[in-house]
Amino acid sequence: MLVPPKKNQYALRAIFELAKHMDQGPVKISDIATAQSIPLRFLEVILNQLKASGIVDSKRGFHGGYFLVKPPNQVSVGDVLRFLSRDLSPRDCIACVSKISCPFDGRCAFSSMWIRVKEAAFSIYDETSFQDLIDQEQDAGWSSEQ
Amino acid sequence: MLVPPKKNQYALRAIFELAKHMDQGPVKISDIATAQSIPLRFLEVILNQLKASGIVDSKRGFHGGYFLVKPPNQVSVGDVLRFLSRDLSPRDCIACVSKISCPFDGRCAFSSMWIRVKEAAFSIYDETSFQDLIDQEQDAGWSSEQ
DNA sequence: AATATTCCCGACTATTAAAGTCGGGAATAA
DNA sequence: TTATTCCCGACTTTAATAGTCGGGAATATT
Repeated sequence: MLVPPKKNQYALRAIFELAKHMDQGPVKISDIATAQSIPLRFLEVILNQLKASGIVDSKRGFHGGYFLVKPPNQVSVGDVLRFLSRDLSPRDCIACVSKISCPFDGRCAFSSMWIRVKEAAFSIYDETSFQDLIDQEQDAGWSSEQ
Repeated sequence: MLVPPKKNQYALRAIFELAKHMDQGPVKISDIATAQSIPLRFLEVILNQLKASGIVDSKRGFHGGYFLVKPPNQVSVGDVLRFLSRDLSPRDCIACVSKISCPFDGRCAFSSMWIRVKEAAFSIYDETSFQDLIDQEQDAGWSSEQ
């Protein structure tokens, strides 16, 4: 219930991978897919969608690939997740049951609680930049000394 | 992505309804279903399942129905949600991608963030008792003066 | 120009979880 | 004995997620 859909996780991991290769030229989808164990064709779809967020951009052709638009310390997990929850999922709603058919028209005892949870979560997401994630990985010694 | 499944919402609303009728004898499923706009047959399943949590109990027959075992100030939203996320959903995992096939075996840069989010959410859930919800509803003047 | 490479686009399928239903049986009280 | 109410297990439906595919368009190399 608190676990983001795989698509979101893939998106985050892909961007994480791009962050690790900042300023090293575009990274190929296939490389990202391999490094992060993401189904290739699915990742194509995801990354392509992410371009609309302005977080990543791409270049086609020979030395083509994806790259981060801004440096990793200026991109947060919140930026990504917020973008991905736009349009998407009619079930998603700010507070109560469902935007479309809340039987209580928002006057429901739970709504303030749902809102507070959402805010708490996004406050963490917003405070977590991809640079932070890179640093953490290195501090933990997982960076698989390339 | 942060919105609990309908089943969980139904469960919470049903218990909320029971809380409002504490010490007034068992409440019939059909009454709860009406009051809270929950599909009757579905609610049967949900409440019956909740008995295993020890939060509610039931009585059959003429003046049968469901009732809360403990007073509303001793039951929290966290109690309910924690119970409902047991067994359930193989996708659910504490931290990373999926308990079954995390490609990073838990050594993933995101895991600590997921954990913190989960903790933040449950800290709110745990602090919210059904008595609190009743009070809030009354303070807000939604209690539809019976 | 020709070619290899890489992203791009749209539609399509598959899988799974969630949501909801149903018939009939068992307890309980009037 | 009857009305009522929960109980049980299996079933169906719906919708979201996940993933695939063929072929086209840009780009750089030779």
